[in-house]
Parts: sequence; structure tokens; C-alpha cells
Amino acid sequence: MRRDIFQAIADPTRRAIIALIALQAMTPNGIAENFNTTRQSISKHLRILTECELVKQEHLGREIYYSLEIDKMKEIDKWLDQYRKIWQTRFNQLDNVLSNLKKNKK
Amino acid sequence: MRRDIFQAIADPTRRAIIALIALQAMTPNGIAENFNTTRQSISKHLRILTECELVKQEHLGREIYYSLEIDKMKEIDKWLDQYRKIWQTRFNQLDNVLSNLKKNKK
DNA sequence: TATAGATGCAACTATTCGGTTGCGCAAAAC
DNA sequence: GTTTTGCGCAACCGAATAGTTGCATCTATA
Repeated sequence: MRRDIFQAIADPTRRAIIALIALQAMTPNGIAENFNTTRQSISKHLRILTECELVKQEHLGREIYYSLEIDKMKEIDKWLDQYRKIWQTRFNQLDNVLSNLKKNKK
Repeated sequence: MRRDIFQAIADPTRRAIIALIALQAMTPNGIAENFNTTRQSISKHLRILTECELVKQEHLGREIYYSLEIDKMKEIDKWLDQYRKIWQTRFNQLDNVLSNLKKNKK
């Protein structure tokens, strides 16, 4: 069972769940109301999100509130960082090209 | 056939391919040499990456060079941005807490 | 022109995945 | 104490996926 964060966000339903609970904790039933699917299917997604620690639970009586573990999202940001450096460099190179063109024009 | 960028980067082999060709274009054979798998399997991954425009081809004789379409990576960055705002806000809140503690200490 | 190399495409297989259904358990409501 | 509600877990099914094998195509090279 491969359970990494990239596989977790690959599914559009899971990304929608993440967006839903990003600002406020919600119960599985509450989340499921926003989708055209069963509560069990949402529960399975929540389980996957929990397993890769993208989501945390808080038990309140018989209800379980799920909320986003925002720090985990930084891992994606960290992975992106190596590529961000590349596109920033290319942007700077383009910038140089443009300023050189400007210089030659003078 | 669902082909979005999030599904494309979900596979660890594809992420490794992306990392490989990020800085220099490579042929399928050249890429495959870096993995314990067949050339055909790499070709399938390249096809998926091409379909979601994460990768571009350049034909040179009988060889095809694949390189990263770095601009497409910005889409992930854009998606992350909404969550980046959240963790920055929380960080600022923490910052306020800390500065308040400092103030009270004085 | 004949041969070897680089590649894409199609068919097949084993595995994984998303979703549904059914069940059991614990907490709340009656 | 019985019923209802909220939830997780397991079994099952159809679809998608990663990988392999085999073949066709195009381009170099001898």
C-alpha cells in the first residue's frame, strides 16, 4: 500500500475534501453532503488522507472532526522548490535578454 | 483516461523522470538507463507526461529528446498558493503570540 | 540496398483504486 | 432499555494503472 502525499492529492475528490476542511474541521457526514457519493467513499478518502498525515482527527462524542494538517502541505512546496529555482532562473535569463535588446537599441 | 498534472506527478518513477530531464533534455533510452525497468515502461510514462504537457519533445534524426515544460509546474504552485496563504497566516498569528509574550515580559 | 539502432503503438497480465453494500460498535436520543 | 445516529471496517466489483512482450516504422550506417 503506497501512501505518499503526491498520491493522496492525485484524486480530485481528495483535493476537494482538502479544500473543504482547510478552514474549518468537518465530520465525514458533513463532508459527504457536499459530494454526489456515499459517506463510506468519503471515509475511505479520509482514511487515505489520514494515513499520509495530511489530515488530523478530533473525537467529540460519537462525531469525528477532520481538519487539514497544513504543515504537511509544505512538503509539496518543498518538492516544488527545486523547480521554482529553475523557472526563476529562466525568467531572469529572459530578463537579461530583454535588457540586452534594450541596450542594443540605444 | 484522466490525465491531469496531479495524477502525473503521483507516480514516483514519473517524478524521478521529471527530476532527470529538468536540467537537460534526454532520450527515452538515456532516461531508461537510470532505472531498473524496460525502455517501454519509461516510454509509457513519457507519453503520460507529454499528454498533460509536463514534457515536450524535440526530434533529432531518429532520436527524440524529452525535456521538462517548466511552466506547467507553476500550475501546482498556483494550487498550493491558497494553502500557502493559510500557513503564512498561522505563522503570523504565532508571530503575534510570540511578540505579545515578549511585550508582557518587559 | 541490407542491417542495426531508436522509438512508438497495441495486446496482455497482475495489481491497485474508487465506489458500493453490508455489518458491527459506540454514543446520543427517546 | 430500546431506538436512532455517526462512524469505521471488510468484502466485493468494475475500471484504471504499471509493467512486459511483440511488432511496425523510421533513420542512420556499412
